[in-house]
Amino acid sequence: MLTDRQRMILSAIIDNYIQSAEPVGSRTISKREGVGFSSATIRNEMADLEELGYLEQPHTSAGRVPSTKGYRFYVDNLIQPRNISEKDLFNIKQVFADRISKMEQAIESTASILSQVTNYTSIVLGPEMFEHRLKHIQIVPLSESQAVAIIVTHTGRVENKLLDLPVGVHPGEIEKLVNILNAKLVDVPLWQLRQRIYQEIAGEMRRHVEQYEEMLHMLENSFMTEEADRVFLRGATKIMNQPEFRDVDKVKDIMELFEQNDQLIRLLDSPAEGLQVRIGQENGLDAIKECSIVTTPYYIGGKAIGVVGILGPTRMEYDKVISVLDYLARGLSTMLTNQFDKK
Amino acid sequence: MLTDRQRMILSAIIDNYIQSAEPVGSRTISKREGVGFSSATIRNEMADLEELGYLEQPHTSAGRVPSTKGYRFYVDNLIQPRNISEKDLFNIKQVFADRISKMEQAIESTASILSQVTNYTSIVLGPEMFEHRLKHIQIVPLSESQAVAIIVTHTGRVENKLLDLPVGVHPGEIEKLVNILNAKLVDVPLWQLRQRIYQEIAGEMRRHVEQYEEMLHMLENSFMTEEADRVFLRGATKIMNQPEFRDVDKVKDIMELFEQNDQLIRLLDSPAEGLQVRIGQENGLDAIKECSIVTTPYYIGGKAIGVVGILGPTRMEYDKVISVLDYLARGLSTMLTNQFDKK
DNA sequence: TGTTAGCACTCCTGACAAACGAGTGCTAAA
DNA sequence: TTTAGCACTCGTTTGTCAGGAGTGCTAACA
Repeated sequence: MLTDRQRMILSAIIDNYIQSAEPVGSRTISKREGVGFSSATIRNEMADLEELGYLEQPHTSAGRVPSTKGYRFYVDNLIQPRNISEKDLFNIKQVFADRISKMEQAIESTASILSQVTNYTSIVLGPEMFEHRLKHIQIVPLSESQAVAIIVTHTGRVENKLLDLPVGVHPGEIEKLVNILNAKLVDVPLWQLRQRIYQEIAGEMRRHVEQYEEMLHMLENSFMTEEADRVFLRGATKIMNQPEFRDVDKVKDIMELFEQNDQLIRLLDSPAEGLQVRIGQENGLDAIKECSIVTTPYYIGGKAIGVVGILGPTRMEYDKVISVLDYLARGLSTMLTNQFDKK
Repeated sequence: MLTDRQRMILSAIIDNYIQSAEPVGSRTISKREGVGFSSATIRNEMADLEELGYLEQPHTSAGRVPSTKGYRFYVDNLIQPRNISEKDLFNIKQVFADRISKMEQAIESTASILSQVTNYTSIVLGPEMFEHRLKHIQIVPLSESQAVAIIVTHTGRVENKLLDLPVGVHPGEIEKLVNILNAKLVDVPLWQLRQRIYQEIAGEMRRHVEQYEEMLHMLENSFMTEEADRVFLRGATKIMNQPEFRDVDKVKDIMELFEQNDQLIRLLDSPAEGLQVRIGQENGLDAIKECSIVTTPYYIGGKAIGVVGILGPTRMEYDKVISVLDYLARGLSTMLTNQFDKK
């Protein structure tokens, strides 16, 4: 659909704009190395590209700026993967070199290095709690009527939840309950817990534990975990380095978005597979209509369990971000698989 | 030192400036209700107040703006406590009406309501982990070489830490250790744990537990907890509503400060007692040299365990903030004392 | 037929001046 | 001691103008 020359020019314009943040004129492109055409020729092509919707003109006598469609085409067809710089590579490898034993720590470090290397905001989504497998459960009474349920997963994650104890329950009963649970439910993924309890444990409990109905009810609660702390956000202020975000109102909208974990989860947790780039309004959120988001899932043993992502201006260094993101997601996947995949 | 009239005028100027964010002229004050003097008189007084250092003039033909010294005097001498509005009072009471059983939740809610009611950023410092008393300790092995130590406190807080197990330790030994600890150390404040272990437990351990030296060493680690998650920050973006923070560079510095929990802790964790106001440069941090911080401690059973604070522009509604902060800190103290004070 | 030089045109930007007005300090009179 | 009056200051707004970056179009060239 686009001629080779148009692709070349579009690519040059976007490269230039990403670098300068200023509308790009025909002369600038004409003078670029490897472009053997006069500014007039470029001008004609630019007019065509604008007509086709790949470029926009802020005003008559300004240069051109890529449109969403332009970026889309650039990302889908024109980008070539960029090698990660020695320095960045070194820093990234550093993260994976440390022996990290808790999954959360690994994810957190990933988020940090990602933001540090790209100079954009990183958002990383940890695995849904439900995917973890039970390692140990414990119920610690705090008072007559309350207790904390503690769930340790095979990933080293510790989740806790406050419970209301059934009236008049005896501590011994709780202990019995916990013993049964630990004996029967180790290595069961959390999402199966409820089901397994009713199928396999209920019978046994009825025999051994008083007030087992109430206890069961209480337990269900403790398996409902917060989604909120799955999100790791790093470098939130980085967007303020961008010249197109010198406006406090824009920044405010974005920072307010960052305060809402549920929104961030929605933003990353897309059904699609593989590396994804969402440009400008494609995100659907008004606050980030001038931002792009690049995401890619990471895996344990072939199963996608979370998402790493970068949020930056639409005028983002897509080639670098994509390379780094891809590399990091692979590294993280390998590491987590080695550490946590069921043997 | 200042005449009554000067105090009145200073107060009027600051009130006005807080409300309008614009330099205040003599005419404006002269026209205020209850001020029976002409603008010329006010002008003379203003010149005096400027000479004394309470006011500043952005430029010759502008009105006056309070200096740090001016605010200081205002806060220390001129403010009268303002009644909290019905609506705010209702909202605040709502928070304490909910039965909140985890201390952290209570503190978090306090931070939220504080920011919501004042429209400034709230920063709340939870109790040092060391102040909590041990309710239960548990060590859950994750693998041959690693385990998670879990500490539950009487406040319902659950802290966990990854441990490296001594080589070749037997699970039974760990169990023995945990049993001894739970038998001996319940209700001991965390800061005493180390000491008590060496004094009281070491002997018993030597008798019953193999590799007790290594185990002890490992344990010490688990009593070192993160300070970072003591801080609750709410309404970070509120500062961007202020006209004097329409500048992205200022905002960026502040938001970057907000990302550093250790700095926030340092900011709140002052040795002084009671309600404190630090104005502008008094905070010592460049990022918030145009901000003020109002803090006050809260208590359990008469002992200060944390700090609630508000960060806003120097041009802050001190009277309202002070009233609300005081009220909330009292409420929180009462609530926590009822809930968690050792009987 | 594709390319390019040339040129008129558009429109943003920055500089400068003028008008405006908010506020001041000072003086003199009440 | 207070205040009316007034000249003065200085930041802000408005308007004008020149400069320049960039465009689209046309005509000539290879």
